[in-house]
Amino acid sequence: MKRTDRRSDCPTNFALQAFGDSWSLLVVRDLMFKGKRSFVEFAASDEHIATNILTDRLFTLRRSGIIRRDGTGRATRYSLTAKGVDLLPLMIEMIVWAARHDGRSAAPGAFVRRATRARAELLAEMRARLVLEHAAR
Amino acid sequence: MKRTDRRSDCPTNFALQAFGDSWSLLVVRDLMFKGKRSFVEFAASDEHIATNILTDRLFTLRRSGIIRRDGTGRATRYSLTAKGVDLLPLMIEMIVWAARHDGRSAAPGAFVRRATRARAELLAEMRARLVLEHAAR
DNA sequence: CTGTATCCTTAGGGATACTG
DNA sequence: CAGTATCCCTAAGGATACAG
Repeated sequence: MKRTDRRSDCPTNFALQAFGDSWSLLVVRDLMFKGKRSFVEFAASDEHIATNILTDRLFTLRRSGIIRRDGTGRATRYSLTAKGVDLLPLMIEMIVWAARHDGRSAAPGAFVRRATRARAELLAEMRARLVLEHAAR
Repeated sequence: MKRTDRRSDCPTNFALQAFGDSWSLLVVRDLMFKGKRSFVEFAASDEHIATNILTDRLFTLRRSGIIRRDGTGRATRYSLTAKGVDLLPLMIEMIVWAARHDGRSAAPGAFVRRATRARAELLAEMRARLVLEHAAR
């Protein structure tokens, strides 16, 4: 069963069907934070995605409506659709989480600190509930 | 190159190394929102993860420090560590995104609506920048 | 119940060459 | 430059049986 064939009405599963692999969100990151727009720019990222895989992911991300393609030939450029831009909160939370738990990361920058405060109250409540739930057992 | 072998200092890549596959976050979802704690409960989810894959994911999630295992034999129970609970914001953003873009989803509930408002101001600013950036080209 | 182990098939992916 | 195509190997995963 392919990842994209797995059916359930769960929103988590829906999201994972769209980008639940180890390459798609790296392309989104390049578009969202690194200003990359072209095939070679994506291929040149530190993670060294193979060109056949890159072709495939650009296609599936387009099919999911997360990115679009403009131009043709060597003028081809990719960009985020509104649906892709809507991934911004998720990307920020990934970065916040990684910055907090990756020992190799530098100290969190102003960007991460601000993002962390912005939704602090809402999450503190739910987090406390989850933690207490564990402690109670 | 395995997902978990791919090296770069990017926090996005760090996060994808920990849970950038199509099954790990479903286990986190089951622990976080569905109150599931045992092997069979995870295996019984709608997405029907195979038991060998489940064994592997429980192991890698433990190795990543996202979940812990308590008890032994048929008393074995899994739960989220603090590091796992810290994935809550990310999970919420996944759900918010999916609820907005999955046509099959029901109308967003109070949970999603509240989560959506909580970090609205911060993100509106960055989102506007990304959208304008595209429009300008 | 909680896993392991095995068998087998398919998807993912690296390397490289090639085309428009 | 922007991809495709091919080769080939490995990892992912499904089915099932089995063990503690």
